[in-house]
Amino acid sequence: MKYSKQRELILKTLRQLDTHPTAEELHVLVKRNLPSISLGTVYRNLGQLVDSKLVRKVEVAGSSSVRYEAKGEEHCHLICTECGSIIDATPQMFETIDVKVKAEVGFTVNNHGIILQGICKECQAKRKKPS
Amino acid sequence: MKYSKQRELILKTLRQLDTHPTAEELHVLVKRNLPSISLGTVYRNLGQLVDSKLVRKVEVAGSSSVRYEAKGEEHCHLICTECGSIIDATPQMFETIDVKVKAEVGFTVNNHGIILQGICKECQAKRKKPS
DNA sequence: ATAGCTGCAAAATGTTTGCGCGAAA
DNA sequence: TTTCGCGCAAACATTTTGCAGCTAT
Repeated sequence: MKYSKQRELILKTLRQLDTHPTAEELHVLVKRNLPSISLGTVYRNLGQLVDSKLVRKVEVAGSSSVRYEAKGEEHCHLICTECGSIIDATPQMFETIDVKVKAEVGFTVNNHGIILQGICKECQAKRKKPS
Repeated sequence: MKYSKQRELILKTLRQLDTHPTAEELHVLVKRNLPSISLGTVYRNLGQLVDSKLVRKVEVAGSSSVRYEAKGEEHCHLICTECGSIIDATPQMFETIDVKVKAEVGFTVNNHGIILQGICKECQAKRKKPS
């Protein structure tokens, strides 16, 4: 990946935020420092930054657009049904879920994003003894 | 809400499914019994059915379109990162989360959809002693 | 009779993409 | 100097909406 002023600024701006902006909100913020930057460039760079794990998508149910964050480790979010505020969850909150999920349906949880992702029983069997 | 053949059929079709179809997928299924029904009508009726709690939205991260379900109680979903299959979670898996979330950030969880929804500390304070 | 629902098509929204130019390697 | 990223605008996908006519009450 080739360096670009735009990508550096997008990442720097997102890293300074404690909020979870949409691409459009971030575009407005970034334009303060680089007025010529286009929304398409913000989308393209966010995509690359997500691919390289420097940025995470925060997919909020009920919000039509995707939100992004660059701070800290992967974590779940608590969304207030009154004011819409987004609070970061801690890993401790989920400690026992993985164990229960595994015990009940044999599903191994890898990831506590907005949804629980992992590998289902069938796919695990396929992995251990491949065709 | 006034009766309509279209809405009845949409709900009946969705209730027969163990999958979590998008509006477009459901439109295809419903058209088998009522070829003239339009996609707009499917969207409009799904909206009403969600409002009246007969149908729930299943917002799957990574899928661009919203999915719907009509069976059982509200529940979370486990999404396999290998094959994309959607498995229904049980309430027991989440028993301790509510307690931990409450203890750590004073947030009361109401709902274990795809994301955790509830009321944040500030809104609870506002509720108890209104302006 | 009339409120509310329909099908249709256009609009709205959020995101992606093709293009020709300019910047990084 | 070649490759890749840019800005721009058009395309795209999903969902919503305005309208004129039909249906349930």
